[in-house]
Formats: sequence, C-alpha cells, structure tokens
Amino acid sequence: MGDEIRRNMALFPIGIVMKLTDLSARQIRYYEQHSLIVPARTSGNQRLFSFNDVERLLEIKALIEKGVNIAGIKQVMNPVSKESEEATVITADTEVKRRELSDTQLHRLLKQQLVAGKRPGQVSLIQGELSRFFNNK
DNA sequence: CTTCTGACA
DNA sequence: TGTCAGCA
Repeated sequence: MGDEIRRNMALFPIGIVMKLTDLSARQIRYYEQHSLIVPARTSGNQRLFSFNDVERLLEIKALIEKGVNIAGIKQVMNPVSKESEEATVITADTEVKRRELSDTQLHRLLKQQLVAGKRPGQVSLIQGELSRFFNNK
C-alpha cells in the first residue's frame, strides 16, 4: 500500500485540473465548498490537487451529467477519508519538490498512474493533458 | 499571467 | 454557473 502516497500527493493547480476534468474553476471550487473534495493548499493559499482529487472530480462530473445534484452526490459518494485528507496536506518540503518534479519524475508518475489499472475509457480523458507533459520541454 | 474570495447587471 | 472585481 505504498502506492497511496503517490495518489494522494498533491501536485497540480486548478488550471491543470480544469483541463483534466473539463470542469470550470467555479464548479471545482463549488464542489470543494460542499466538501466533495478537499484539495491541499500551498503556503500561498493556492489549491493543489492529487490524482485522487481528480478522480473524485471525474466521478462527480459523471454524476452531474446524469442529473444528480450536490445533495444526491453526497449520498452516493463516501466522504473524504481522514487518511487522504492528511496525506494531501502540503508541507514546505513537498512543495519545493513539486517544482523540481517537472520532467522525468513527473513522467514516471503519470505513466505509472496510467498503467496502474484503470478503465481504458477514463484514461483517454487525461490523454490530451499527458501529451502536454511529453511535448512541453 | 494564474489563482482566490465574494458577489450579482 | 458564468463572470467580474480587487488582491496576492
């Protein structure tokens, strides 16, 4: 179970998550207000999302598209566990590493996330964003 | 330039 | 939900 840390490791800002999930910043923040997600914060109060957060957002999006409202989603989805909530807390140390994690390490992480058992349908959603990491620098 | 919070023609 | 303001 040492894979959990990677999924709960917060590394992307809301801008990336918007592209990843096709949700507006407004929606993402709104869902956070309703505790559907609990992204970590940087020292500058900026939100930092983990793979788990993105996955939750995709689930939320799927439910929204099915016509489910916030109240309904809260019932269907289990609340954020304390473990992942604690795990996503950003420390000054991990925050620095996030910036040094741009290239090879990030590529490996993303690759691992993709191959680490996931439905082929959902993977395609982040495919476009992945190309950004592989082409960009 | 990007993100954050609050507010509503 | 969108969108704009005024900060950081």
